[in-house]
Amino acid sequence: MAFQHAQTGHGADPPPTPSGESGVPAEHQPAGVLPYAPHPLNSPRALPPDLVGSASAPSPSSSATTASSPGESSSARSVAEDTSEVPPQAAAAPAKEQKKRGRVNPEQLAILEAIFAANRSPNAVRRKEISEQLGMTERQTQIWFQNRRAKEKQAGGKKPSIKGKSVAPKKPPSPIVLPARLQPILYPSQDTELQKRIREDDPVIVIPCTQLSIGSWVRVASTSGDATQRHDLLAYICEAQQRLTWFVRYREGNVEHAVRMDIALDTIADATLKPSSPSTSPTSPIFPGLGSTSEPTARVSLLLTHTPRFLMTVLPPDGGAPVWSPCGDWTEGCQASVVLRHELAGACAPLTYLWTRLHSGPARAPRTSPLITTRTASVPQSPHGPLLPTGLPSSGLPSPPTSALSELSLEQQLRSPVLSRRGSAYDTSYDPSYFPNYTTTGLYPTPRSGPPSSSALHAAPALPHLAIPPAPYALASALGPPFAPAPDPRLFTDALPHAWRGEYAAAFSAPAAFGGAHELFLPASLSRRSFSHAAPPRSVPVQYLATPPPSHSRSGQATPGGEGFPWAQVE
Amino acid sequence: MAFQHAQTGHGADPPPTPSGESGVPAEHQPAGVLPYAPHPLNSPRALPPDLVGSASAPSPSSSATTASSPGESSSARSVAEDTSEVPPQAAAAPAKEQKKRGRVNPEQLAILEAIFAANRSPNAVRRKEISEQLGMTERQTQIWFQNRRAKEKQAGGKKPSIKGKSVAPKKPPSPIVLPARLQPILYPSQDTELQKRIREDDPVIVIPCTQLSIGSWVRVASTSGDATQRHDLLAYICEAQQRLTWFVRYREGNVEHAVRMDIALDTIADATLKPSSPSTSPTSPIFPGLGSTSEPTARVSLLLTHTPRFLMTVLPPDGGAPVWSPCGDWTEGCQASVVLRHELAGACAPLTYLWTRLHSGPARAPRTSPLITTRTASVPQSPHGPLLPTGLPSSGLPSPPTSALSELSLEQQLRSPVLSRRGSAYDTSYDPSYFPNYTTTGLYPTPRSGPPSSSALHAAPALPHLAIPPAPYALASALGPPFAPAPDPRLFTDALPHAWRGEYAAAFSAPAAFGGAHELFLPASLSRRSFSHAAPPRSVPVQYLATPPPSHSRSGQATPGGEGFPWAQVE
DNA sequence: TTGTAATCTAATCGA
DNA sequence: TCGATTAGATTACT
Repeated sequence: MAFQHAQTGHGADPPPTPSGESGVPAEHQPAGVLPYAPHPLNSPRALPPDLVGSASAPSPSSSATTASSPGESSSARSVAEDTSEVPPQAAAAPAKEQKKRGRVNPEQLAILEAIFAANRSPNAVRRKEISEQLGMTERQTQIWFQNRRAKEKQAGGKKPSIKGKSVAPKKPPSPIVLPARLQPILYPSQDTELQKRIREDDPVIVIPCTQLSIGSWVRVASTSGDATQRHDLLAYICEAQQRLTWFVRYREGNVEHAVRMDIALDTIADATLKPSSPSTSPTSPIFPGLGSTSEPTARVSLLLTHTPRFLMTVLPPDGGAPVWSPCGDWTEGCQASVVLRHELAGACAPLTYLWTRLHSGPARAPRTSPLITTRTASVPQSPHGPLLPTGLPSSGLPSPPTSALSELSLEQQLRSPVLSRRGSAYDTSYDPSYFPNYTTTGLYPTPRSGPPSSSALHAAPALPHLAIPPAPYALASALGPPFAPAPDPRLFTDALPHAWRGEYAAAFSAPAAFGGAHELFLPASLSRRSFSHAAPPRSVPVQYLATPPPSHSRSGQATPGGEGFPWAQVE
Repeated sequence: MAFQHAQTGHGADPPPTPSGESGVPAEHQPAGVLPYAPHPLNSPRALPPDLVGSASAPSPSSSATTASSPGESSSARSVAEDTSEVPPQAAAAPAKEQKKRGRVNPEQLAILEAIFAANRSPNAVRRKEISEQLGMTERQTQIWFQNRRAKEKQAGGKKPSIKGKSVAPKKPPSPIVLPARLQPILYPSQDTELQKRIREDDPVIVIPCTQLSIGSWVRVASTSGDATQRHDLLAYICEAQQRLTWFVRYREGNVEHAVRMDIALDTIADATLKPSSPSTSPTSPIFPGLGSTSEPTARVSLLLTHTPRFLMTVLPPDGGAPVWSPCGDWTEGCQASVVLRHELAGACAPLTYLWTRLHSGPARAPRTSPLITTRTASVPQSPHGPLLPTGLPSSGLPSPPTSALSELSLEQQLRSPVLSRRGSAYDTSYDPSYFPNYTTTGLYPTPRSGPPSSSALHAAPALPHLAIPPAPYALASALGPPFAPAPDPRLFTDALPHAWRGEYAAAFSAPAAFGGAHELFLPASLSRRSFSHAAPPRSVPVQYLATPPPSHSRSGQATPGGEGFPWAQVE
């Protein structure tokens, strides 16, 4: 494994003193990074300066035995989030224990969960990125994922049946335990505004986009800078529920409305990624405050096997916060119930993320977490859990194998019987067998009809808006987390130089955009090193692609087959 | 922290089925050995036959998820002492998982630790012996030592500190967690009788001996066969506390007494090994049931820099088990407080072990485990831990460097000022600076005076007793485990044929007995092979010595410089 | 009492 | 065999 050592056992312990005879070369220790650099996520309140001063008084330590304690900078500060307790002598005698077991704060937790949902075992390099992003030590990050995996597994064992036992009065329908927060990992990390808007209980990964098309229905994201206008078109993945969601927000007069449609991931038969020059896309994104360099854009085209599920927000009678409620197809002319081809346009990086995610499948086996969708208000649930019309065996319907994803051409898909079978016009009925955990709408007196139809819904706003950082960083960031092994990893890993094993981000045969060749996508981190000893691929024609090092000229943009994709070809 | 928690999951787990896809070649699995051969250490109770039958009835497993629930054999039985719960499906479907990660039980752990303390990297042959002795697979043993080395290395970085922190109110005084067990590795493996007698919390290596002399005080081991009489003179090494102990047991009327003296290893300035013909030794050992072939005997002569520490067992007021308590010099006329020359006689093999150990030093750096000595009853300790008279800087006293051991001649030692400096007559005061972790006696109202003086203590019993197997095996066994690198290993390894590297047992310049030449001692196992390609030593004059192959004629006994040592010269 | 950060250990995989 | 890493088990802390 080429990059193991990157972090390693005691990367863990706080910045190990250089004196430590650990095997880790000193230069691997990012000296100034961790110690006390107030990290945005980590230091809601670093250290009240006054405290620092006062606590430092006491002698470094009493008996000689303890003095040299390596515990030093130990894990201590981890999160240092609760104000109440501050490492007494934090700055004082740097010495000593302060084993102080930190807790990841909700912020960090949310992000970790989101990353976990996409990839249960990030490798060392990725972990390092995460650590830096979250201001945790690499060791902590490693531990967290370890424990998280353990937790999942343990929970997995008792997943089936509610562990028997009582009528399951406990455990409210949905995983409330998770903070109902947005999990943005591609860009601004804490957008509470967004959180409130999408109202998801599970972590989601937002795919910024500029335009969504279903048939002739087109929705363009607003780019007007002010907050009230933002987030009027979103795409996001909810790994916990294995779905992809289009989220649309609009106003009618003074009333805000939000609708969404959920696409079960396993109903996506095909996904293709096409580069599109910014000029062809409706408009080029505008970054307020950032150079207005046109962002490389792309489109993802999806072919579904089934109608999505439609939801809208409704205000509960008790005057609480709005909740999601199933509803009818809210696209113009209910096209989404007929046309199963969806097209999403946006910045290349996030869309690449999406595309890759759809091809690589969940990081592991399907999530074991309950696939409950959005909670539908506080309506009491049947004691036996979601009531399902058992008369509809889902087995009667073709569930496209994942492998078919990359094997069926668009034409084949179009010729497939799926369309005619399910695509009857205006079939707005929602088939629960495809969302087995959805609560049946029959339980609720919620509106099944479409939301207040409004011209606002179908009218394209002025300018698309894209809320992601500039290209190189975004790319690296987008590529980092989720990239999973290719459909048949060995096909590629065997062809990889040894030093690259385990490091490569994603490899697959790219059907269209890249000329059908096999491609290998590498995270930016890799592009900064070790390319020198790249060996020629053996059994498979592989093109080595990598993003150019950040903050450098875009000279590397020359790419084979891509039009404007910021990939740099190497070797 | 050598001996963390003893207890552990399941010694009970079914031995790994040979089907496991471990990398271990099939032939390495001692077929009949493990599967269900009830090993003394491993199978306190194998499997109640009835359970085997009943539990196997249900289908091997229902849903893969729940069936193998790890909760099962979970931590539970710790030492496997609670009979109540038995691994349910142990014998059921032999197929399948059985991934069941076993834990070495405390028994095994202790022995492994003891062996490790003496030799960090036993070779394949030795490992095999260990494996068989402990009922582990060779692979397991190998892994264990690997991991143990890794652990040591990692811990090595933070060796200096006691890890104990300041006030340390928690953590009861001594490592109670450890089963107070004897760890005999040279002979009968579970002598609970002995355990109870020596009452050590840490593993010790017993050096059977026949006679101990300090000045004119002489103690001869009893050889009377019955159990009540045995173990009246013992020598043992406690690696965890880096001490060598003389243990003496005697009766006065109907009351049993036990006393001991602890010699800190780093206060041993010199150690010489002299062969002694059985005739010169008091009496030849008698092995009931074994041929009465006279055992080759030897003597080890030690020169100390400091007075030992004296202890006796006392019965705690609460009527509990006897505990060790510091006391005054219990040798006749308190000679041990004056004479710093100790002579131990006994079988050649164990004494060779001792001698080698003293010369080679601990396997590595001084043990990291807490150097707490025997627990002193349940007397509450100061909340601040052992109270140390801090006024006595140990640095003020000469701590003989280990290297001096092989460099100072006996004459030099005798001429050294050490004797006069510390050896004042009747200086029974115990200097805590040499046993830094001893609890100060001042804390306890325990007797500082000698134990009830008795003529029994000074009267030599009839016959010496030696509890080790006959010669060839004993030798191989004694040489195998502990032999550590020579004071300067490279001096010898460089001179060794490659095939021997890492295999040789001990090498050093033997001052007296062998004519001052450099010697290389090889375990018997090596003598059976590979001598053919022995290359002439290069930089150092080396004599290759090895024990003769077991169960052969003693023809090889001709040794250079030795008188009757069963070494065979090779090459 | 639960949940979770951290530790420890047995085992695996590569080089 | 070392080094890294992981799953499992367990501890301990909050």
